[in-house]
Parts: sequence; structure tokens; C-alpha cells
Amino acid sequence: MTDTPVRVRIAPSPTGEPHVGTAYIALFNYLFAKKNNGTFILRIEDTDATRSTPEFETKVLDALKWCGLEWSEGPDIGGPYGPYRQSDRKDIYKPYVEKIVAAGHGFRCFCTSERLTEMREAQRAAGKPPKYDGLCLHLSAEEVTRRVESGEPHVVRMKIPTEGVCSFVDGVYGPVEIPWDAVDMQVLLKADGMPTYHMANVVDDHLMRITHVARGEEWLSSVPKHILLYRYLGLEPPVFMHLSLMRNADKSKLSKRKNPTSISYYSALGYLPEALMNFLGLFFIQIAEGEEMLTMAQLTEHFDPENLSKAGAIFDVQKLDWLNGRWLREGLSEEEFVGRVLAWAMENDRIKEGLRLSQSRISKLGDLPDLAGFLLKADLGLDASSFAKVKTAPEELVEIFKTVQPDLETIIEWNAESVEAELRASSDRMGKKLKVVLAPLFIAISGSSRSLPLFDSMAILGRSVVRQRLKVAGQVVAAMAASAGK
RNA sequence: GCGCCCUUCGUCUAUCGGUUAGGACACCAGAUUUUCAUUCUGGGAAGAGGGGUUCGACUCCCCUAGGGCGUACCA
Repeated sequence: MTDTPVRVRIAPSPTGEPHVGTAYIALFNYLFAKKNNGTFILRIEDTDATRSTPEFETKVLDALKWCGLEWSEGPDIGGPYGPYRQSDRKDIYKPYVEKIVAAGHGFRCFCTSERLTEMREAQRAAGKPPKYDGLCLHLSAEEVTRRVESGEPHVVRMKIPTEGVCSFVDGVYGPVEIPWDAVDMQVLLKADGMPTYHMANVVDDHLMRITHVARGEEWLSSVPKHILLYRYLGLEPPVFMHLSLMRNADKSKLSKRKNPTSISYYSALGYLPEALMNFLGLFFIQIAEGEEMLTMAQLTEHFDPENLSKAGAIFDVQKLDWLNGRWLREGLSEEEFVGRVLAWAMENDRIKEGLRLSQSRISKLGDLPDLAGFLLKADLGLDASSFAKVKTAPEELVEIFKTVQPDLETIIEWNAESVEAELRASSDRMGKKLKVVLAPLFIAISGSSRSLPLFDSMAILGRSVVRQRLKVAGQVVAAMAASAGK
């Protein structure tokens, strides 16, 4: 397209467990860079100060490294256009925002979030699309100055054309037209002084010389805002490429509630990064017939962003399993296989912790697999008989699982103490004895009623594995209740 | 609700107006294997519906239906 060197980026937000969707977009960018002799960079988008944490940032970096997606510039290794963490770039955005305001393309808005919420509710009730009503659009310069100087909290919004359409060509979707009327006066600078995604993204992509922006389909409808920002700033926009999202079995956007979505879940279960990348990469190449087991180099070779499917693909674990099996038996030598297994078992001190907790509970080493084997298992094989020893009624078990699952999601830092605290609180809220709540959880997590301490086990397994086990157990229990009710 | 997008076997897809609509995963059957797995062979399985355009539509156009995303001082 141009002869400027290709530069692409993955720009994750450290607000949760690293998501396979992030790996999917990262892989696309990585392959795009490789294919075009370009540069792949990593930028952390932590402008949401309330949700971003350094712990998640570390996890994101580790997860992408595990995937084998190495970046040439990033917060950990630096580079010529740093810093690569948006919270460290706070001061960089200010002049750009000021430029937009000075040129009359943006304005300060003093509306409270309460007023905005009411406004949107009223609009919705009236059957109108919720949009900023422009209350602060025509404040006099004097009033704005006065209120700013008095320290009144405010944001900066961008102005949007009142008529016409925004036409652009997406690298994947082709020509797209979105009426300006459908675009809201987006906040660019938040009251806390941080830019919003839209502002930071445009400025950083420009400053970091990004030539192609490949990201998820959920951004497609934001493109008009971004194009407008480039125009306001007198900058040339990059090529936009939007990738269809991976879906749950019911076609909704892949979500942790319905599917394991954490990269760490797949590594914890013993999927090979080669297989995961192979699986995800298959969405970016078009193979009519022929070999589907492909290395990163082969994926690069076949990579073809011109003919991507625009329909979101369902995350098919069975195909992943097949590929992973082939990588295990065909992709590794015997020595490599042994090495991988050992490394996997030792990951995150799983074995070490498991052994520590087992020492006082066994009479011979051979008891270990029965006692602690669940720490390594991919599938516990639970069914109704697994809960035979629990005297609690199935309906009550259903209630317990239904309550505990969302409660555990609220935990910020996942460890034995926080899990214990949450489960105690959860039991109290249900008005049940801790024992009653914990007994079925033991089985859900370990597959047995005799096992290692629950809280420690849950901490060792990690939240994504625990989430999946509770989900599976919840389904078993629901089926029990259903058949008991008949 | 409004805006944008999407629609071939259960799933991922090939087909770029003329094919018995091909492949892969999954599934079923058979063979090999002391068991199991692997491997091999075979099988069932698809163009959402309705209108056009055309000698001819999965393929181009329109409508309907279904689905997805967006609609935040979240990204």
C-alpha cells in the first residue's frame, strides 16, 4: 500500500485475565508484521485507572510470551517510540486535546454522570438513540473559563458533523458507510485527566508510526470517531482492519461465562502454544484442502488477510483438541515431549504446592495421585454419582453453585485467603453453614470428598480453571435436580 | 429502538455464474492394534426463506427472517 515500513501493534488492556481473543488479534498482527517484514509492537492501554492493574499487565505479557508472540517494542523492552504504557504517557495527550479544543473541534463538558444517565434513560424511554444532548456545546467562553478556574470537574468532548455519512474502506470489510448522525460526541479527556481509548489510541498510533490497525470487530462502529480525530489533528489515518470476533457456541461474543477464555486456562490444561496458535491461525488462512497442522512459519507463509471470513467463528474446542493431540504426538520428539510435560507440571509451583499440602495426608507416596491428581487433570469426569456422599438436596446444591460462582468473580486478587473470605461471606449471605457450602465445592474442584484443603486447591488451580470446574459441577447438579424433580 | 455488519454440512471452511457443492474437525461403520490410543478405509451430513437478473445461480440485486457488534468519563 505504501512504502513506509509496516508497523502494527497489539494493544491490550490489563483489566482481567489475558483472553484468547487478545491472542487471536495479537497473532493476526504478528503474522501481518512477519508477512510484510514489518514490526510488531505491544502497547498497554491502561487508561481505565479503576480497572487496570500491574498484576494483569504482567499476566498479559506472560501470556503473549507463552503464545510465542514476541514483540520488538513494548513496555518491558522499550523502543524508539516509548513509553509503551498509556498511563506513563498521560502528559503526551494533553497538547493534542488542547489543539482540538482550540480549533473549535472539541468542547468542555461539565455534565455530571447522574445527569447523563437520566438523559439517556429519557431518550431511551422516548424511543430515541441515547446520545449526548449538547448541553455544554454552547457555553460562553467566559463561563467555561470561570467554571474551569473554579475547579469544577469536567471532560472534553469532540464535536461531530451534524449531517452526512462517514465513508471509509476497511481492510477486511471493504467499503463501510456510517451516518454521522449515529456517532456520539465522544469524551476525549476524562475528568481524571486520562484520555479515553479513542483519544489515546489515535495519538499513540500516530506517534508510534502504526501503519495498520488490526483489531476486533467491536471497534468498527468507532472508526468514524477515529477518522475524525485524525482529521482534526491534521494526520493521516492508518489502514483499519477489523477482525470478526470469536464466538460462544450460541454465536455470542466469546465470553468467560460460557467458555473458558483465559489463555492461562489452556496452558494450565496442557495445551501447547504451538497448537493454540495453529488453531487461531487457521482463521487467517484459506485452506481448501491439505495439511492443517502448521508451524508459525507456515502460518506466516499461508497468511492471507485479503480473504478473511467476516462471519464470527465459533471457538471449536474439539478441533483445538485434535490439533493439540497432533502437536503432542507429531510435533515433539520423545525428549521434547518429556521436557514439556515436566515443565508443565512444575508451572506456577503447582506440583510443589500440591506436595506441600499432601505430605501430612499420605501414608505412602503412591497415595499421591489419588489425593492430588486433580491438580493436573483436565477433566474430572464428574457425574451425579460424584455427589452421592453429599446429603444436601440437589435443588440446594444448584442454589449454592449459582450463588458462589458470581461471588467468586468479584475477587480481585486470587489467593487462598481471598477465596476463603469470599466463600465465608457467600455462605453467610445464603444463611448456610460453611460446611454445607464447601462440601459440594470440594467435589467440584477435586472430584472427591477426600482431598487437599479447598481454598489452597482453588488458589493453585487458578481462577479460570476453578471457574470451569464450578460451571461443569453446576451443570451436573442442575441435571440431578431436574431428574429428581420428575 | 437506532446504526453498522454477517448468513454453505453440528463446527471451521472451499467455490470468485455452469461442480455428482470439495476438504478438515466431530459423529457412525469397518480394518490394523494383546487393551486403549494412533493409523487406514468407507458413510451420513449444507447453500435461511421469498422475489428478481440470466440460457443458467451457492455465487449478482432486492425484500424478509435469523444472528452479531455498537450505542459509557470501559476498552
